Amino acid sequence: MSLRYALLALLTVEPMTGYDLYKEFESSVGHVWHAPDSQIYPELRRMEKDGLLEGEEITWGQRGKKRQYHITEAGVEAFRTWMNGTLDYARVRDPAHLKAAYLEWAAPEAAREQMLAHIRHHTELLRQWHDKVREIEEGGSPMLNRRLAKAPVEQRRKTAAFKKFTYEGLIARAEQEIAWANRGLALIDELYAEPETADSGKS
Amino acid sequence: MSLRYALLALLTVEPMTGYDLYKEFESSVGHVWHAPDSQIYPELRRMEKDGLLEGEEITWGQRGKKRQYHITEAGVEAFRTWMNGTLDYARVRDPAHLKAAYLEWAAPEAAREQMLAHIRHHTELLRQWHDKVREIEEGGSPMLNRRLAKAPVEQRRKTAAFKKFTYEGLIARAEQEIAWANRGLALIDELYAEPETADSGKS
DNA sequence: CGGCACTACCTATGCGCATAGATAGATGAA
DNA sequence: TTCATCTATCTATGCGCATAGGTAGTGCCG
Repeated sequence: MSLRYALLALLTVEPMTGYDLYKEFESSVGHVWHAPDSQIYPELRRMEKDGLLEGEEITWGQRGKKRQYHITEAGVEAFRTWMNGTLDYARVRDPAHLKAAYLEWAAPEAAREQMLAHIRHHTELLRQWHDKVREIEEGGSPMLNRRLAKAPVEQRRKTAAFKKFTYEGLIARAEQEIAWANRGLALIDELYAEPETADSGKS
Repeated sequence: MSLRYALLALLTVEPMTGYDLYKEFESSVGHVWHAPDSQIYPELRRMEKDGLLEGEEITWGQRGKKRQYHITEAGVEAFRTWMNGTLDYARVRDPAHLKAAYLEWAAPEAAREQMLAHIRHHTELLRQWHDKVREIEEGGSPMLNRRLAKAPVEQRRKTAAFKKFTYEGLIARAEQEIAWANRGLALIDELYAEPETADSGKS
């Protein structure tokens, strides 16, 4: 049910079309929440029906049309309520750690490859998030700039600070995952090392 | 689709009933993968149909019956194949970080409460995982002991090591989340601090 | 012996999301 | 002017899972 609030968050800045929002989900917000267009368009219609948004037909070119949504007072209120409420945490369901727990079933090279894939995946995320933090620091994020421009002066520091805080958390997490996978590689090397001296210490 | 492999992992040790497996999902494996019984029972039937398991009616008391499943060769093969294959990582979808990114919309006390809830949640996980690691080190995990008893001698060190490695990763992750939330608390304090001296440094 | 917790299994509904399409107009480069 | 690419929206199917029930036998305590 977070999709709804991710959409509201974006629409607090300015009116947008479903396609605009979809594009944001492919880049900025997409770093914390992803959604395909096939989920976004119906949700926008539901949100309009629920009075959180209002849509408006915009002409586009000669014959083209698009539907631009702007947030209503009720929408702002719903978003604020969600922001002030508490989250319930989902039960753990983690394929990477599930596999790690039974890694003795994998061939040594396959086990190593799991760890390398884990590192590759999180290194790529890390790269994107670092870019994002740099963008925030340099003031080069269009969406954030529009948000800041619209916000009251005393709010701006907070807005930028919380964004940076968020990405720094994601970065720390990714770094942790990489460190873990590296420990995994070392462990695999150790466990599958050729025993040079044949003193299999039977305690 | 990981549920299937979590079930296979457990059934490599010994035959179990749906209820046995459900109990394991409430305790041991539940730390990396959770599933309700309403998902387990149908999946077991599908797995039997797919030839990965074979079920057997067991009498229980006077009139009682239960169905015990044991893994087939095909099941072992399927599990091994999964273990040797690669995982595809799901797109990021993280409610806690989504909220964190817009924390300026929350009241200061609510923002603080989010961070405290994050800390509480991960502290609780941490407690469970620490218990689990201690259990592994002390050899007090019945399921793991049966697994070790069944495994060839040269495998045992690996089995225990990968389990410990898994939990240590989860522990490091939880510690990271707690550290992040603590930085969040500090940030909130800083941003909402009463400006004692009114020198609002306008650069 | 009655009651209650536990074991054991099952069903139904609905949501969120992935995946894979389809349609149609706009825009710009070759 | 054609053709690819982008903008814009929509539909359909199916899986995984949450949630919330239901039934029936077992075992033990008081």
